[in-house]
Amino acid sequence: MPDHTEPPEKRVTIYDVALEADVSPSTVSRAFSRPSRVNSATAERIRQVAERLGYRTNPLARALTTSRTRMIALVIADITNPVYAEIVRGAQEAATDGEYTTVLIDAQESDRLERAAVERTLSTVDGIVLASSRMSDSAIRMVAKQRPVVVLNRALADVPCVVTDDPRGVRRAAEHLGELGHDHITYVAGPQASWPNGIRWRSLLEAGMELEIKIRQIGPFSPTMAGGERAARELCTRPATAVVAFNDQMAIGIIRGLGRMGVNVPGDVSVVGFDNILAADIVSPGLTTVAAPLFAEGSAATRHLLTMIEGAPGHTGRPMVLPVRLVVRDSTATRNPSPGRARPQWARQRSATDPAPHLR
Amino acid sequence: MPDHTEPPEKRVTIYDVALEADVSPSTVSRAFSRPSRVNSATAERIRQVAERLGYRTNPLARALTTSRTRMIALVIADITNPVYAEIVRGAQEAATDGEYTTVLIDAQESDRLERAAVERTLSTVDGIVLASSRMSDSAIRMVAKQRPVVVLNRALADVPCVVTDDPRGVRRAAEHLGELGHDHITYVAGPQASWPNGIRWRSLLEAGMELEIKIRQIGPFSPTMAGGERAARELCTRPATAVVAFNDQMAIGIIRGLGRMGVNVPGDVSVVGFDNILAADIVSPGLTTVAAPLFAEGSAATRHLLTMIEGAPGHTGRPMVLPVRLVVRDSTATRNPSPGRARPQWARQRSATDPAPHLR
DNA sequence: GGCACGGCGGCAACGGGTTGCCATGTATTG
DNA sequence: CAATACATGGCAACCCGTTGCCGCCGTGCC
Repeated sequence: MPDHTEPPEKRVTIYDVALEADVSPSTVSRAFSRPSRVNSATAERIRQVAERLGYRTNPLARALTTSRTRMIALVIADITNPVYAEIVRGAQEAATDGEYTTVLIDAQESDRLERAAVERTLSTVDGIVLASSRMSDSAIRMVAKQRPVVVLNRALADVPCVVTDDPRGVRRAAEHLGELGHDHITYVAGPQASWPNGIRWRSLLEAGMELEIKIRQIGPFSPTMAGGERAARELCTRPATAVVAFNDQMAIGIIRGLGRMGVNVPGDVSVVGFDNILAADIVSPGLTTVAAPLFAEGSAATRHLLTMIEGAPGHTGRPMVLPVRLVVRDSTATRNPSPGRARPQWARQRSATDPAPHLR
Repeated sequence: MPDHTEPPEKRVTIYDVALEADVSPSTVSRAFSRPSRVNSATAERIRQVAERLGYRTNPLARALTTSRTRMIALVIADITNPVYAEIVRGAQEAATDGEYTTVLIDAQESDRLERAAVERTLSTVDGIVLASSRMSDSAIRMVAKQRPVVVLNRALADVPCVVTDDPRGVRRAAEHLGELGHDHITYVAGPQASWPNGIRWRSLLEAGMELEIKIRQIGPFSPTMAGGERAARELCTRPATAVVAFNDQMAIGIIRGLGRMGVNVPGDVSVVGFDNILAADIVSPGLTTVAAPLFAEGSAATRHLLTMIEGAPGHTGRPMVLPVRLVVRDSTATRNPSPGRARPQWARQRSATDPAPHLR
């Protein structure tokens, strides 16, 4: 009976296999990397010996000569934000299909951290998907010079991009609010380094122009529930009947913040978010929001990256645009008729019960 | 004026730097990896030349000889589950402090996928944190034989573990429900491959014994909102006044599922979850839940892993136990006095309006 | 029988650092 | 001043595969 309990022996290499199978190391190498280049009987024998010895090809050594690791990096802005979960899933599926491994990097909403992480990972991966990068355009271009890069949720000349049709989503949201009688919309801004933030704001301005709705902006706030609650406090000093928030987390924070101050959503204020995260369905009232095909974003970006890695030129023309849709729930309603024109009813109510909310 | 626009030149290596700085490649290597081993003036000169040439040490080549990549893998069961976000953050902080890079792997609740991913990544990283692994004990031990491993949320002999004090959390939850007058608790089980699921169930049984509360179990269900909603349907066929769910997502699903069927939480049924995810505070009623120090879990596990990588023996004795606390919100309330003993009021109500809910 | 050709396997040179060991030169010490 | 110790730097082997090129051999064709 053979002894299978080998001591902490060294890693098995092609040389060990070669010795045992009585061929040269190069043949062993080829048996795995170019099976057609070696006699099938020999290859089979080598494979069996390798199996018996427990040989595993060392990806690092392989990468050293081929400069291909079959790993790609997926950089996301904030793992705390549930939006990215589906994007990650999509990317992972595409990567797995192409027999690539995805390494996920959380930039924690920090330009600096993102650069550092990308820097470190750059030489270890064959390509990078930057999902909602907070880096500067020039920093991204620098990276793109060294490795294939696909940018998600951001348009950038000379670099392949995948974006969602935010202008259309914004337009739909504005139309929806307009139909409900709102003639003012306040945009609650997210991070300035976020590309979608700019696009959403500009698209809203444009839609407002066409639909004859007045648009204004407050912020920026952090794109989290806490940020939304802060925004709610500021909203009290500059009341509004309709609010479009940069994302769902902020929108939820706004709903809660307003609620805590006695302002009713959607009775007094209608709120629209972006992303359609799970919590949008949990919060009450349910959040009206612009939904994006997250999974498809991740997989489209990744598939494109893989073709670039395999040598395709990288489609740097127009960005690939994915459709969105407006999901109407209960956080939007017809405008509450209020006596004052620009100063809705609840604003006075609030200031009566809580004279200085912004000082809290 | 020097031409800074270099063509797609090859990667700069220590050999290039050596040539330019007029030293041997080994000196260049040492200037970076063992600065004390080389004259500080020389080292400085080398560093400057390297800077000028844009030299970056190639981590793959380095890893080939040192067999250290300064990367660790963090495997999480399901990136969709917000619990892991904080764990990831904690792990990342600890890793960054130790100058390690974290590569995140999402196992998608699948034993098979997890094994495959670990297999692929194993030789590329210096160590692994398995957070809520779905692999078998023996599979984990196999991995631990090849690389330093720390297991999170699971106790396993001979492998260093970090767990939370679930028994105490369960106990506190049971006491809480007991004080509210509940004498029956139904445990809604999560994945059987989940270690905490087993521990929570057994701890609940034990607490029930001591506190004279009857305990029973339904499930397993998928640890998601959808799973919770399915559980809610089953709860209707076997009514209960107090429910402890495997995690918050299921608990929220249960609340919503019951609500949809006209059952009031906490009026008719009290619900307790685990994890204290953000949504637990968003849902209404707010979810009473057992909170764990997620960030600390991630960082403790990672710090321990790093010491093992640096050569420490790996503390395989008792697992490290982190404290938990019960967060009481509005999903638990005094038991609704009902006529039937084991069959609360609403059960009859429901069965009148919807005779066969389990057939939907 | 002579020759061209294709299949197969080996040799050796990489890829980019790391490191044990030795040689040299300088500083320290008796 | 000789002897020893130490600080530096170079040589060369090594990590583990990959791959261009060459040679051997068997086959088929003229």
